[in-house]
Amino acid sequence: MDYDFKTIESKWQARWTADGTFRSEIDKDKPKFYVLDMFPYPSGAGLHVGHPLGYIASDIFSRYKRLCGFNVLHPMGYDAFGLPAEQYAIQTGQHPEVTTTHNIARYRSQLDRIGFSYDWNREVRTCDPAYYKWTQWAFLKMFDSWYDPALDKARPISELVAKFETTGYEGVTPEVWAAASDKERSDILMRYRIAYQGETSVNWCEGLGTVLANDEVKDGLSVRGGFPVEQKKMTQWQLRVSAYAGRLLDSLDRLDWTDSLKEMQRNWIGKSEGTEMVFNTVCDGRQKPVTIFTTRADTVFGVTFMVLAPESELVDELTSESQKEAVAAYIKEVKKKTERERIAETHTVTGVFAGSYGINPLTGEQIPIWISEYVLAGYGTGAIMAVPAHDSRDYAFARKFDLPIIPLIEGCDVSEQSFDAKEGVMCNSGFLNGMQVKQAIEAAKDYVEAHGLGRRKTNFRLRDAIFSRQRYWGEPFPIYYKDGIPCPIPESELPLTLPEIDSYKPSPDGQPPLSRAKDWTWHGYPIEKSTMPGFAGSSAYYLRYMDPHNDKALVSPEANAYWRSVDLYIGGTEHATGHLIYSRFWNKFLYDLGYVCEDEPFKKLINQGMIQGRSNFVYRIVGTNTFVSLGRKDQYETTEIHVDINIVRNDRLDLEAFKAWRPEFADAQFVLEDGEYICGWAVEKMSKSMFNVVNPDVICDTYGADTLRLYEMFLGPLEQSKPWDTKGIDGVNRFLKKFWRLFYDRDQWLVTEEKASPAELKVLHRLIGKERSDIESFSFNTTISAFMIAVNDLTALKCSKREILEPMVVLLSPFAPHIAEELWHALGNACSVSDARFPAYVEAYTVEDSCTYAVSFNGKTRFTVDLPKSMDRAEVEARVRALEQTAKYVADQQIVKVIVVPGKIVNIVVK
RNA sequence: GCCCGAAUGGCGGAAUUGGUAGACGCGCUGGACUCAAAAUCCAGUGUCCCUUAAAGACGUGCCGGUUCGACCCCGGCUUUGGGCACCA
Repeated sequence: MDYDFKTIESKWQARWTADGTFRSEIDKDKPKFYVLDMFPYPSGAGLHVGHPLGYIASDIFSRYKRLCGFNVLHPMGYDAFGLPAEQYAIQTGQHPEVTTTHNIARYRSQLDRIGFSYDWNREVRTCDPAYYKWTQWAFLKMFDSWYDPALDKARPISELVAKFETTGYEGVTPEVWAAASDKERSDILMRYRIAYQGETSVNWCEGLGTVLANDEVKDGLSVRGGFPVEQKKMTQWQLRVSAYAGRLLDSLDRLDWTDSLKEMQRNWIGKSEGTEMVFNTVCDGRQKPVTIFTTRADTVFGVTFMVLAPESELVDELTSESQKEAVAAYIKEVKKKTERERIAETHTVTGVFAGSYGINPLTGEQIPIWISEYVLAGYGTGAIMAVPAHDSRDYAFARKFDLPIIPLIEGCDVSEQSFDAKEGVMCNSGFLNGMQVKQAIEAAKDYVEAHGLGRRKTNFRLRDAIFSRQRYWGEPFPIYYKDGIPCPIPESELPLTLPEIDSYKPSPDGQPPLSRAKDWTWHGYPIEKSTMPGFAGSSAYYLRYMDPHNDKALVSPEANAYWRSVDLYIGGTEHATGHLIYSRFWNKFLYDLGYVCEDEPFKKLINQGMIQGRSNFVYRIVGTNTFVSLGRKDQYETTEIHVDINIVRNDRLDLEAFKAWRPEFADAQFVLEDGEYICGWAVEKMSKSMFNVVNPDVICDTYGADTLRLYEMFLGPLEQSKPWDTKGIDGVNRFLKKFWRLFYDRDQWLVTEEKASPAELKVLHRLIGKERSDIESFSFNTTISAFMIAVNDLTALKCSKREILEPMVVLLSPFAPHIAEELWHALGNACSVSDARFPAYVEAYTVEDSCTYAVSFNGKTRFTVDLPKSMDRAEVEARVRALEQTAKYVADQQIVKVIVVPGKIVNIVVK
């Protein structure tokens, strides 16, 4: 009987579904393990072979953990709200829900063919009202909470109101509070709510008709669609993520994530410790204190001017009559620029003198105040003290506008560029003279605080998340407006569902599409017209999987207490500064209020690399319909043309298929080499236009899902980006066939009950050792290599003994579950192979041998080594010869330790 | 500009982290089976010297260092991938 993957795979996929093999329920007798994939956005293009890379890895790990006796939670769902469906709806008028449902069905059928062990019973879709009820619920909780800095956590806003009423808080006395109108009270509370409405400078994308979050913009263009983005002041819903900056940074240390990803988050959060200092200013005789932020308090003696951000509220007050016109003109100029232009023109220096002066608090000197776009309104106080000698940006500005530059470090040369390094000995700096820079920074901070000139301050770059989107296909805000005051719709009335509208375009007067829903009100009050952004639905989905059908809570305390948090999360790095920050924030917020029991959502995170496409080219001789093979193309003048990779195999073009591919190639002529047409190739992004998209369905048809799974893992390290290249796929397919032939020869069942020989056992022992150590470190490619070696060895030994093969089947089952399941049942087992128990095999076979090897030199035995049974004598002897070499050198020294791992003597430690 | 990471045969990649470099797979070469092909199996395959083999020399981007011993550690470059980019 041959290995017939088609029959086998569909048979077992159907059985797993029918039997509910991968359903998971709370089982307090077993340890739990939660393995999660970043759920996909179901796009119209369907899955390509890059998508399942991470899914396969997580599936292998899930199945492995299950074999090890864990109760595994391994769910899947869809991040189904989003722009492409809405854009498609605008073009075609089709409701986004229709396209989304259709795409999900396509995704599901593609996923099903790969044989994942998902518990589909727990599927979630972010666009499902039963799901987004809980997104809206969390928003209401954030609306109804504030961040209490004293407790360093979120608390119900009622506690803040109580403070206002009794003791007063931050300038709001009980009298002020009592006298305040409803509107005034609402405005005061908005300054504290975790989810709040406020005016802010936003990334406005005209092309999409909506605002975007910082992580949705790259190089001044929208990530989706690539439209230009400009800065605009708007009132928007926001999440006070910045309140959590310190905690988001600190708990990063406790996470098992890659250092590079943690570093990305650290940079994004951008902690900087410095000083806030007050400078007095004079403008047309009026005095006004201005606070600036600096990390270099030690350089105050070198301040020769001050700079305000163009958007700063201080600009008006600090502009003198005489400079009014010039300043207005400059600001108009700055506003006109899009974000993209500003980025492109980075390092071209612009600015205008405000006509006012600041007073250096240490020297009493009068210094000019300028306005320039190199100072950002959103960071620090929007105003800086400029020290051109020791800051490159200030230096460039001083040079351009001819402002003085005072060096403060002995021997530094500032004639060509500023001296930014924090090293050297201070000079020209009063009481700081003679100190090292690091010492001076601290001394200056102390001085400033002691003399009441300012205080130490930590700033973060992390901004609050803008939470409004002027779009249709997202979660509606459960907010209505009463006399212009935003009020929450009661929790008991959630979900607030999306209304039907006649068109998905913004209204003619530029209002969000939801404004088209005329009679959409809450008891006659208007409802908020913007919707939530993409990251809203994905911020807590991992919690929902724990208890997906609960309509009383996002997750019940019991389910949450059992499943706790995600033990292993697999997904791409592209979410480093978006989803992975928002989710952590969201989780910490729920943790503060006691809704979840863990303060971090994802314990361990693995970033799978991207799979790039491998495009093929043919070369047409200019002006003809003749195509020349790669090796001969230099003899002609040719044009390079992308060719569909589906008609190319191992870079050999299928000539007939090529002629049939496009009508214009029907009568194509070829210049061949060795009778074949060799195509050129290049690694590019996988995309339709380059004809290099590989659909996993095609691989499943020709080789089977097990081969696809093995091959994707065999391609190289999981975390590395790599091009998809089917060249080696025959190798893993051959391996599966060989494995099959250990069990069957034509129609003959070969497996016997004979006792295994030591040589055969050794093959199995090695494989077990390898799989155990590799799988925990996600080194799946080397595990598969070990499998190939084992199968080759067993083939050579003609070994078809149950004692060896049955454990092999179990070991293979996480990687190639279909063939394993088939053979497992053929061996007479009734349960699913996923219910086999790995530890039983491990314990039985990793018993160590008591073989001792003595290494001697100068006629004396110096040390002995115990070797594991899986090691070959020949190997040992080769190693010992090397050791004896070493021993000559270490003869006079004391040997402390000999380190041995299975397979090899590793090292000798000498004193 | 700043911060991470990578560089190993014709190709994808191994090397248990300082101990036989190139596992495993692909490709290629030769052979077996076959009327033939496919499939399958066996052998070979880093470079140089050589008819061949043995033996040797050289070999992990480049230059230098530490060590009995370096793909691995240290110093200095080159190329390349990714992230951030006026964050005071």
